[in-house]
Amino acid sequence: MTAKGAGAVPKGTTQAAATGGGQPTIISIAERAGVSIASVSRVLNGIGARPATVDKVERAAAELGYVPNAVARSLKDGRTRQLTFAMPDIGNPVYVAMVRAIQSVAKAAGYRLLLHSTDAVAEDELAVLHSLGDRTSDGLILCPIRITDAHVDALRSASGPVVVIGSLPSGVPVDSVRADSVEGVALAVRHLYETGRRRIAFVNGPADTVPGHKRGEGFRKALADCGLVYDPELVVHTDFGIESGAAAAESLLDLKPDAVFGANDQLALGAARALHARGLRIPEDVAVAGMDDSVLAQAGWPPLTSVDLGSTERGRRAAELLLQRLDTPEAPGSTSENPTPRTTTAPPRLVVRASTGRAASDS
Amino acid sequence: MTAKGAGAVPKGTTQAAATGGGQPTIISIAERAGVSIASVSRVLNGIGARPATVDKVERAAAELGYVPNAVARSLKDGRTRQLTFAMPDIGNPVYVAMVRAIQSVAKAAGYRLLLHSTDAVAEDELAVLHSLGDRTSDGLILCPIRITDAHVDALRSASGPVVVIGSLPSGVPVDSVRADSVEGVALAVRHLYETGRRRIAFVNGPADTVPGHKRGEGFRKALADCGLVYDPELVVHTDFGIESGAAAAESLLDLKPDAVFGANDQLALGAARALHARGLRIPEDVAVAGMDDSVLAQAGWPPLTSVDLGSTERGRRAAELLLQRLDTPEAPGSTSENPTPRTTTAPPRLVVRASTGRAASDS
DNA sequence: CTGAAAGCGCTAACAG
DNA sequence: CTGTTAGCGCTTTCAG
Repeated sequence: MTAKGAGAVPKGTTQAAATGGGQPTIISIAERAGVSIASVSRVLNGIGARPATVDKVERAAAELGYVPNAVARSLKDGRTRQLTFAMPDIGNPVYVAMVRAIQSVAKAAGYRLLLHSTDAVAEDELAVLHSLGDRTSDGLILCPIRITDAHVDALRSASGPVVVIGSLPSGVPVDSVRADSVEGVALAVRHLYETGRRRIAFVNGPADTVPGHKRGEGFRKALADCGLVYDPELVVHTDFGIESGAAAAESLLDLKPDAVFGANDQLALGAARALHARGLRIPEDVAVAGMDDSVLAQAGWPPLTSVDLGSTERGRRAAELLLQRLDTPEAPGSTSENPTPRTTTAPPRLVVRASTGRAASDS
Repeated sequence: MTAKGAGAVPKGTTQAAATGGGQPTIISIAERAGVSIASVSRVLNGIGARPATVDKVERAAAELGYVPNAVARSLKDGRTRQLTFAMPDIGNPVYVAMVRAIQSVAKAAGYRLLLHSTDAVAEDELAVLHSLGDRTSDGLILCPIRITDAHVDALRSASGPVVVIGSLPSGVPVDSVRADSVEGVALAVRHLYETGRRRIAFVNGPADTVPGHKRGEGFRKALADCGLVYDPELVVHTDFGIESGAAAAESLLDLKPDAVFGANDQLALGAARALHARGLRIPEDVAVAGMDDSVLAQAGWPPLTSVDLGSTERGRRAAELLLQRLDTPEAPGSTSENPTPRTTTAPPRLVVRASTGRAASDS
C-alpha cells in the first residue's frame, strides 16, 4: 500500500520498495542505482549497458540481496522451468529410481522437479494431466499403472507436452518409454531353466495392471520357449508387496516348485521369506528370482537374482524426450496437435546373484 | 502478436485470444460470454453474480476447456502453493519416507511438492536456501546432513519460511524437527544387552555428519548405562551403504562380537551379509540390529530388528510446522525476523524382529 | 545506450 | 450486480 506508484518515483529515497516489507525487486534496484527498471533488467540479463550503469546496478542488486522473482518471469515468458513427474507410489524403489534419473536430467537442464504420488488412483492421474493446463509446469512425465479410456482421452487433449512411462495403446499421440517385460521375464525364466529348474512358480502382481498383464503373458511365452508346460496352478496373482509375496508363495510351496519367480523384488523377497520359514534352502532347494533389480535385491540373503527392467534408463529417457519437446518450439503442423509420437523401449538386463545357483539335485 | 490489445476489444468475435495459439484465458471467456473479465473472475471464484451471467460464464469456460493460469494467480497474490523439500539422497529409504509424509500433508493442504536431491553437497543446500528468494515455492523443508556455519548464516537470512529436519545449533531462529538418535541407540543397545549380548560391535556412519556423531555418542552412553565397557576396537566408521557395512563388519568379526549394531539398515544388512558369508548364524551366533526401520529391514532374512527414528513422523511434523508458518501471516514483531523457533523431537521406537533372538549359548 | 510503456493472466478495489 | 482499471515483477519493443 505504501509502495504505490513507486515505479515513477525518481527520488533516491531507497525507501518505498526497499522497505515495503517484501523482497527487493528491480524497482528497488532501479531506485537505489538511480536508473530505470529497463536498465536494471538489461544489466541483470547481461545485455549491453554502459560500464558505469552495470556497476551501479550490480552493486545495488548485491547490497539489496536481490533474487529475481521466478513467478513474474514465468508469467512473462510463459514457461516455469518446472517439470512434473507423477507416479503411483514413491515408496516403490522402481519409481524412486525414476525420480532420481529424472531429477538428474532435469537439474542439468535447469529445470525443477514437481512430484506427484497418485497412489495409482486413476482420478489423481487424470487430475494431474488436467492440471497441466494451469501452466504450473512446462511438461509432464506420467507413469500410470493402468490405462483407461479416460486416460487416452485426457492424453489426447493434454494442454502441454506429456511423456508416458508405460505401454500406451497405439494411436495415442504421446511420446512414451516402455519396458520390455516380456523379454525381461524370458531372461529370468531362461536362466532358471538353464540352471536346471523345471517347476517354476510365478508370483505375479495384479492381473488388471499393464505390467501384471504383460509379465503374465511373457511368463507363458517364456515357458513355451523352454519347452516347459504351463501349469496354471503354479501361477498366482497378488498385490505387489513383501507380505503378499510371502503369503502367495506359502500357498505355492505345497506344489513343490524348484524355483519361484516374483514379478518384482518385493514379491520375490516375500517368497524367500516363506521359503526360509519352511526351512527350505535358497538356492539349493528352491531358486528365487525377482524383477526390477531394486536396492532390495541386494538387501536380502542370499542376494537376489533379478531382472533390471531399466527404471533408471526409462526415467532418463522420458526426461530427455520431454526436454526435447520443450526445446522444439512447435511442430510445423497444426496447433500443437500431431506431435508424431516417439516411443522407445528400454532393454531388460538379467542380474544373476546367489539366489539362483544350481539346484542341489543338479550338482 | 496478433492478440494485441485484446483486453479492450468488446466485440464478441471469439477470435483474438481464443485462437491466439495458447490456452484460453479469462479474456477468451469474457469475449465468448459477452461480459467483462471481472465478471468472469468473480463467477469463477464463486463471488456473487446474476444467474444468467454465471451461466454464460460457466458455459463459456467449459466449452473452452479453461484452466486458470496458476502462475498469473501466484504473481497476483504472492504465493505459489508449492513447497520445497531438499534432502541429501532420494535413494535412501529414510528420505523417501519423509517425502511421502510431506507430500501427503502438502497435498491435503492444497500444496504441491518440489523435490531437490542435494547429494549432501553443502553448496547445493545453500543454493536451495538462497533460491527460496525466487518465490518459486512458499516454503522450504531442508534436511542437511552436515551443518556448517554457512548453513547457519543462510538460515538466518532466509527469505522465506524454512523448517529444518535435523539438529540445529541453538540460537538459529528456524523451526526444526529432530530425531532422538541417542535414545534410539540406547533402545537398541539395551535390547541387545537384555537378550544376552555382551560384546556389541557398532558399525557407524561417517563421523563428521550430525547423525554419525550423535549415534556414536549415544552408543557410548548406552553401553555405560548397561554397565558394559566401551571398546573402541568394536566401533567402526564408514559410509552409509550395504557394501560399506559388509566390509566394515568383515573386519570386526575377528574380534568375535556377539552382536553387530548398524547405524542404519543398510549397514546392518551389510553386516548380515558378512555374517552369512562366514557361515555364522543370525541370531544364534551373532545378533544384528539396524536403525531407521526402513523397508529394507523386512527385506532380508532374518527380518531385522531396527530402531525407527521416526522419518515419517519427522516429515509429517516438518510439513505441518511449515504450513503453520504459512498460515500465520506474520509475527507481530520485526520484519519477518524473530520467528520464535519451535523444535520438536520425534520419539524413537524399537521394532524387534528375528535378527535379535536369544543367543545360542544363552538358551 | 537508456527510459517509457505495454503487456503476460488474474484479482481486487472503485465507480457506475 | 457489472465494468473499468490498477497493478503483481519482469522482459521487451519502441522512441529518444
